[in-house]
Parts: sequence; structure tokens; C-alpha cells
Amino acid sequence: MKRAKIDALLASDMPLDQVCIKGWVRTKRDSKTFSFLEINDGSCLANIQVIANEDLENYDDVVKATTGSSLSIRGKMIESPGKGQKYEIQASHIKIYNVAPDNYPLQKKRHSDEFLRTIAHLRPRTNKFGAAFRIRSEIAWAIHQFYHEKGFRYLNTPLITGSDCEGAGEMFRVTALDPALVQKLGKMDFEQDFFGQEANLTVSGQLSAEMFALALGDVYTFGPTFRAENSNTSRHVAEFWMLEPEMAFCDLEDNMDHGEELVKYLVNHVRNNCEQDLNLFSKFVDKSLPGLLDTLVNTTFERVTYSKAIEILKASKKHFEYEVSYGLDLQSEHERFLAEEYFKKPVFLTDYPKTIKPFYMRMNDDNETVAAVDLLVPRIGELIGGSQREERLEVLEGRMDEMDLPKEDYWWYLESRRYGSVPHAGFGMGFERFIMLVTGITNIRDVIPFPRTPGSIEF
RNA sequence: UCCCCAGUAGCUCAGUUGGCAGAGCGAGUGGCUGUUAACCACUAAGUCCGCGGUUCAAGUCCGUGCUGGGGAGCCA
Repeated sequence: MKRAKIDALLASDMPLDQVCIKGWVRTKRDSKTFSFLEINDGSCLANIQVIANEDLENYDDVVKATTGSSLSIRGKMIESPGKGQKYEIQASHIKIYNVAPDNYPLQKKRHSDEFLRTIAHLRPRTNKFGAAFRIRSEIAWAIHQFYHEKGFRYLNTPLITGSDCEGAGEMFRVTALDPALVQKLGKMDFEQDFFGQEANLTVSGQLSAEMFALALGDVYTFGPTFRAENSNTSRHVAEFWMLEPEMAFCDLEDNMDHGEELVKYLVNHVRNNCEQDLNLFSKFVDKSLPGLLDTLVNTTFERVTYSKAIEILKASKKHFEYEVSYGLDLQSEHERFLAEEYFKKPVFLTDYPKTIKPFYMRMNDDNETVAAVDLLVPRIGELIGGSQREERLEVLEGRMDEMDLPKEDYWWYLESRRYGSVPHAGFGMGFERFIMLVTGITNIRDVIPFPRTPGSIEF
């Protein structure tokens, strides 16, 4: 008999004569002559209650199937006479795949997130993490759906790169050199390495994506990204996923319109497709979550320039640990103040001083600021970072000279400005940070299956 | 990398002035009940994070290392 998923059975509008489910025991309550088994198969947050009667041929074994055990159950789905569930299954046959021994680490009680991180291979079997990873999957699909509907092309940019693009943070080196040889020579001889030059894991697919935007029009990348920064915070991991749309014939305003539409689309999608899982987070993780999601969907995001933000921060008279001054980058406390206390909603900050932004951002007419944009959201801080790109060859080369960047390494990037250059723009959105935003989960290690952080690569 | 906090039973934690190691939950056993984080009784369960020191005596005080958490920097 074909296996049915529990989410489909619970959605049935009538009882069913014969069903077969396969899943794991979440909890078991024994009576004298029968047992209640709550079975979860991962298809949804809810369990289905199974009644196992003592007349089952293997009843003696069934009562030993404690929390964590895996079973296949055939029986009749009837309306439940008990309170708390619509249907239950009266088992006619129970096959036991595996009985989890009594040292199974997950108990039918609340565990701390810290403990569950030490058993990351088992934590998706809990309500909270099951819900988080179903939502993660759903958002990933919604991203593709959003871009497919808009006629964007999905682009897979290289994970191994040759240039230290952007100079953004520490990179992971990729090498096939024999450590013994390196020791013998006393140095890494990259000419003898696999690629004949230094290679690293990517920190961004942007430069590649620009080349394809200037060919296919609108593209996006969505994949893993690596940073070797020694960051120990609840918002950083060494390997994470990033969404990077890149659009030809697009300016900074269009870029912000796009980012706002994206965030609203994704939040709506989660609300419409993950209601049960989302409820768990509103109830047990962050009671203010529904209000925040309302704000994300129903309010127009604020748009202010960096200069204006500096004025607001100075006028606030609030005591900040770090100085607020034009020309300095905003600190976490400043970003949080703007998004959480002053505007109380997402805010795009634009037109940052060129001195604190990378070379590829488009120079504004004032020659002081660039067409950069960051989207700050409550609780998370920076969710999106992007810009209109500098499309004017002379200006771009001038900026690279100012910043002492080796133009020859970027020859292909510069050629895109030589041949048919057009205004274009894009941004990067941290996928895990978005999941944190919509679930209320406060540690990034809890929204990625097996987190990689400094000193930690178990699993 | 810096600052702060924590580490005691499988989990969550208490442990007084330095004086015999504790609770709840979980697990095991028995009982009871169409149960709902079931209930009742009993039982087992410890390198008090590691190393060193002070002391008649250290879970407790001191030093040091490791691990985890919170915050900061950097960023998505």
C-alpha cells in the first residue's frame, strides 16, 4: 500500500478506510490494553495520533517503540473521539523499522538551542527546527518563483575565484599544493598550483553577475558564499547563502523598488504557505512576530540618504557608544536605532561617502558620495546591501587608481564598460538573515542545517 | 580578535560562611487511566569542564587552559 503523508491526511475532508503512514514516534502513552502513538513524518508540524490495540500480533514489540523509533503503520483513519485532534488512525498493522534506544537524546520536552546545536544531526526532528527548515525550503522556492515570474535568468557563478574581488574581508584559500612541498620551499608557489595562480572561495558572485546582466538583461544568483572572517556573533557564519539580483538598465531607485517588492513577496509567500509553522514562531519564539510581518508587508519602506541619517542620529540626543560623524560607517547600534526606534520599519539608506564603499559603486554628481544602498530592518540590521554600478569606464578606472587596485586583474570587468556599457544595479541579500527576520530566530546558527563558524565544523 | 557571563545526573538548573552531591523533567520497573508535555509509586544514574595552587578540608577561593552563550568589531 502506498504511503500517505501526514499533512495530506490531516487535510482530508473525510475519514479514510485504509491508509498507510511512515514516520517517527514523537511520544507514546500506554494504557492497559492499548497505546497512543504520536507519529511525525516531517511533512508538517502536526503529529497524527495512532491507536495501537493489544490485539496487534506484535503488540509486545510496539509498546517498546519509544520516542525516536521509526514505524510503518497501516489502518483506518477515523474521526477521533478524543479532544485535541480531528482524526486518528486505528492501526491494523505496525511494522517497526528501528527501535530508538533509551539514550535517544531528544526527549519529549523543551531543549535549549545551545544543546540542540551539539546534536545538529538530530535537531531537525524537533518541532522548532523542523518548522524552521520547512520555512527555509519554502522561501528558497519562492525566490525562484519570484524571479521566474519577472523574467529573470537564474545564473550559477563560480565558487572558486581567481581575483580577490572587492577586497571584502578574509577569503578561504583553495589550493591543491602538497603541504610538504610548501614546507620545503618555505612558501606557497602558486605558479605550481592547480590554477597556476592564487585561488579563493567566492565572497560574492556580483562581478560575474554583472557580465551576464549586460547580456541577458536581468539575472540573479542564489548560492553559497564564504567568508573567512573570525567573526563570533549570532549573525555571522563562514558559509552562508546569498541572493544577488543584477539588472541592466536599472538605477538606484529601481534597485530599491525591486528590493522592497522582493521582501514583501517573500513575506507574503511564507504567510500564505507556512501558516502552521509560522504560528509556532509567533507563539513560542517571538510574540511580536505577526506585528513585524504586518509592517513588512503593509508599510512603504523609508528611503533616506546617509547624510540625513547622520542628522537624525545626531539630533536624537541619544547616547551612543560609538561616535556619529559624517564619513564614518554606521555601527550596529546606529542601524538598530534607525530601524527599530526612529522609523520603526525597514529603511533604505542611500548615497554613502565614497570613502567607505567599494570601487564599483557609481559616483554621484557631488563627487563625494556613491549610489550605494543598504536596507536596514528591525532586529537584524543590514539585510540587503547593493548599489548602482559605475558604468563609465573613465570614472571606474579613476576610482580603481585612487584605491590602488590592479586594473590588469580586472581587465574583463573593465571591458564590459568599454563595449556597450549601460546603467545597471543590483544587491545582495543574506538568505539566512531573511529567514531570521521572518521566524524571529535570533541566532544564524539555528537557520542553517550545519553551521560553519570559527573553530567549528562538526557534522 | 576584544569585553562580559556561564560550565554540577541524559536535559534544565539549585547548591548558604569552604564542612557527607540535590531537585524537576527524562530513562527503567510496577500500577492506573480514551490519553493529549497524561497521572501515581519505586529504582538507577555524577571525572561538580581540564590542569595546577591555597587549605585540616574545595562544586565553592586563586591562577591557567578549553568549550558554550551574550555583546562589539567586520559584514550578508
